[in-house]
Order: sequence, then structure tokens, then C-alpha cells
Amino acid sequence: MLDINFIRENPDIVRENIRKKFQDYKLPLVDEVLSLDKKRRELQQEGDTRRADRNRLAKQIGTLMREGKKAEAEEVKALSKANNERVTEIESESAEVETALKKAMALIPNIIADDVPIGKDDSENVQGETFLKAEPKPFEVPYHLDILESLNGIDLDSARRTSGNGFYYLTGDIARLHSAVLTYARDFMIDKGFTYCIPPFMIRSEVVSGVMSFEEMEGMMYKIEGEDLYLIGTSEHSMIGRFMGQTLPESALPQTLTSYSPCFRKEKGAHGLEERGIYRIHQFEKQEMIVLCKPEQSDEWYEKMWRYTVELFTSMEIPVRQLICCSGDLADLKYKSCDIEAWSPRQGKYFEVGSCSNLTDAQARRLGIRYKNEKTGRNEFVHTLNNTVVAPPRMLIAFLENHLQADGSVYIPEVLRKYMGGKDKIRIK
RNA sequence: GCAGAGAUGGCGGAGUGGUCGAACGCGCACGACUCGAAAUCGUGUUACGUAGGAAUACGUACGGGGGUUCGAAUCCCUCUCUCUGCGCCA
Repeated sequence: MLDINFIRENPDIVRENIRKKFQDYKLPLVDEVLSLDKKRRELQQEGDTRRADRNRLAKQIGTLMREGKKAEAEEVKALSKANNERVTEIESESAEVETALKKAMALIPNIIADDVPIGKDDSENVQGETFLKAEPKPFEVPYHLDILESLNGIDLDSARRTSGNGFYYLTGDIARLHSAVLTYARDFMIDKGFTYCIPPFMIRSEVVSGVMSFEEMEGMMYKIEGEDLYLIGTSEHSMIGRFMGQTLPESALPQTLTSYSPCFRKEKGAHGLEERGIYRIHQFEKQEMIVLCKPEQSDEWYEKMWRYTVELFTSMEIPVRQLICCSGDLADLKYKSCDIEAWSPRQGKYFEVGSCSNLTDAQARRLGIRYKNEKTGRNEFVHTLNNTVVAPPRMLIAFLENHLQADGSVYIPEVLRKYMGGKDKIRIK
């Protein structure tokens, strides 16, 4: 969500930004917003005047009543009543205009960063840096489910019986590896100075509609029956929700937090071979990082954050690359975003294991997250950023493929061994 | 889950239909006093929106939403949260 003042003063920049994102059908929204904004201010001015009258008349009535001038008071009452009818009219009209304005504003995308590559869709995303050498294996790498089964690490049949498609039982060393990765990632982020946080796994509808659009909500969120609660799709939801409507002292910034949570997603409309197994599921676990900072610091944090994920993966000896999100593939709230992709020796390509975004003040404006700028004395919106540290079920695919040995065992990199009871390998049963 | 009490500014805490954006105290800022400080005294000190170059003016907000009234922090309904007691439970 952009600042209305910004749209008013820079409509051409807003239009240009819409074109860069190949959303030309949204161009009329700019004029719509400008005219609704004008209407809104007119209504506010008339409303304010009328309300001022109402206050003045009410005071007069009070004075007259105290002086015992009942008849005169009744006359003013009638006057006030007529005025109030108009106030009510204006108020309902304002509410309509306000709603329409908010709706249109929500559809206008955030201004994207200058260095975002221009492109229509995900096919035009741009490879950034690569890390570690991505090589094919000297033997055929099976599908991750087959590796998991050969290690006795998964039971999908039972999961389908108990919960349906999109759930899993992880067992034995694989389950332990899953936890080891999360624990290692947690400690990794704590060592980077982040504060570890376990948030609520359910949030109220008020928070849900704050952190995502209605469409996203429909496609992702599970609702608890009979309660005003939803299962979170990512800990970002409860982590950002934590700051809704808050004004932080400048000294509290930056907030650098790393959170653990299970994530629940409906994943409506997800199909395809590569999404079989544990690539896309209804329930998974994730270590996340979020940062709330002053506007001038968000570019720097963005760079740091995606590089932390890269460092985490390379420390586990998994080749990764940065894939820079092009303008057309960037969600509307985002200023800049990139995916971290891990190498799949089986497919001979990289696949997404995490996503890092700088939302500048767009999310903060929507949620009312401010800080008091000590220099100007004014309350300003913070910048918010989020990034996946690691989501083990999906990262396990990369892990297994990259660390599979010719004899069918799976190598455990040094950094994880202390979380695996000292083991350096997971062997076939 | 049941019963009772409560939610007011950065904090504590008055206020139970009009003169309340809100007494009083603390904190904070500035000034006076002082060589300097403490103490003391004085002045100021919520946020958001609209108009304005600005000073400022007007409006809105006393947990959220709705209602009664010419007028609501105050009365009614509802939701959320907190405290106390009981019950239940890792």
C-alpha cells in the first residue's frame, strides 16, 4: 500500500511503476484513487464543519438547560437534529468512499527498486550469484521419495489414512535430521544476533486480513471451526502481527527476529510430478527471519538476510544460487525480492528453497507499524523484511539428492553432526 | 468453563450524561536559580486526519464494534483482553 500523498504528488511515477510490472489494466486505478481521494477530502471538510456545528449546538443546549430556558433549548435541539441528519448522510457517504479508496489503493503495487530486472513473469527472473559448484552425480539420483523410503524415513500411506494427501510421517534418522536442520538453523541465526521467538500458531481473522489479501487467505488459510482463529501459513503472519498498530521507540529498531513454527497451507490447485512427495504439503516446519528497521537501513538488511540463507546452505555443503525476482513476478507489496534456490543433481537444475523480500513501508502502512523518529519527532512507518532461513521438508530434498552416496547412504555434513549424535552418515536399513 | 471486578495519556490514577483531550502525581523537554549539579520554581508535554507556507483552526479517538441521546469516558448491547476465586488440565 502506497502513501496517498505520494500518489497525489507523483501519479506519473505510480503509473510508470504499474507499466514496469506489466499490470497495465491497473492504470485506471490511479485516476480512480485521485478522484476518490479528492471526494474523500471534500466530504471530510463538510463533515468536520457539520460536526463542529453539532458540538457547538450541543454546548448551547447544555447552557440553556442549566439556565432553565427550556423552550429556547428545544428550539436549538430541533436545529441540531436537522444538522445531525446531514452528518449521518455524510458519514455513510464517507464510509463508502473510504472503502472504495482502500480497495483501489490495495491494488496499486508498491514502487519497485531501481535494480529490479524488468520482465513479464517468472520465466524472466534473473540468476544472481551462485555458491558452491553445482555438479551432476556420477550415478543416477532417484526421486526423493525413493531415497526417503530406502532409508526407512517416510510413511505416506499411514499419513494418507490419518490425514489425507499432503501429510507425512517422518521416521527415524530422517525425522532426527529434520529436527537437526531446524535446531542448527536456529542456532545459526542466534549467532548472527537474531532473537529466537516461538510465536502463536493460530491467529485471529483481524490479523490474517492485515497480513494478506482476501484471495491469498482463501487459497492458503485453514480456519478453526467455531472460533475466530486460523492456522498460520508461516510464522511471518504472527511475527508481523505482533507489531500491528504499534509505535516503537527508535531505540527498539532494528528488530531482528528468527522464529520457528509449523506452517499450514491449503495449497489449492497445486499439482504435477515435481510436487509429489514432500515438495508441496499441507503441513511443514520452518525457521524464518524477519526484520523491522528504519527506512534507510532496509536495503542493507535485504542483502544481509538473503546471504545468511546462502551461508546456512553452503555450510551444509549444498550448492545454491540467488534468483532475482523480475518486476512482473514481484508480489504487489514487494519492493524487491529474490529466491534462494538449491541445486538438484537429479533434475540438473535449481529449485526454490526460500524467498527473501523487502516490503519497504507498504506492509507497515497497512498494519500501522511505526517508530518515533527522534530527529524529526514524528512517527514514521518502519520497513519490514522477511526471509526463509530454512524449511526442512523441502530442503531435505536438496539435502538427500546432494549428499546421496553411490552405496545409497546419505552423508551428513560436519555442522549437523552434533545434532545427529555424532553420526556422519545415514545408512540403508 | 463458571462467578465477580476491571480496561482512561509514556507510567500511576481521578472522572458515572454537557463547561473533559481529560484533575492530580510521576516521567520527559525547555527556562529560571547555580561555578556546575541536586533540590526548588515556572512553562510546556497524546495520536491520527483535513485545510494552511507557518502560527494555527476544525474534526476524530478514553480496549474494539454497535446502539440510546441535541450531547457519551460516563447509559445499553456485543466482542476481546486483564485480575481474583472456583473448576479442569500438559
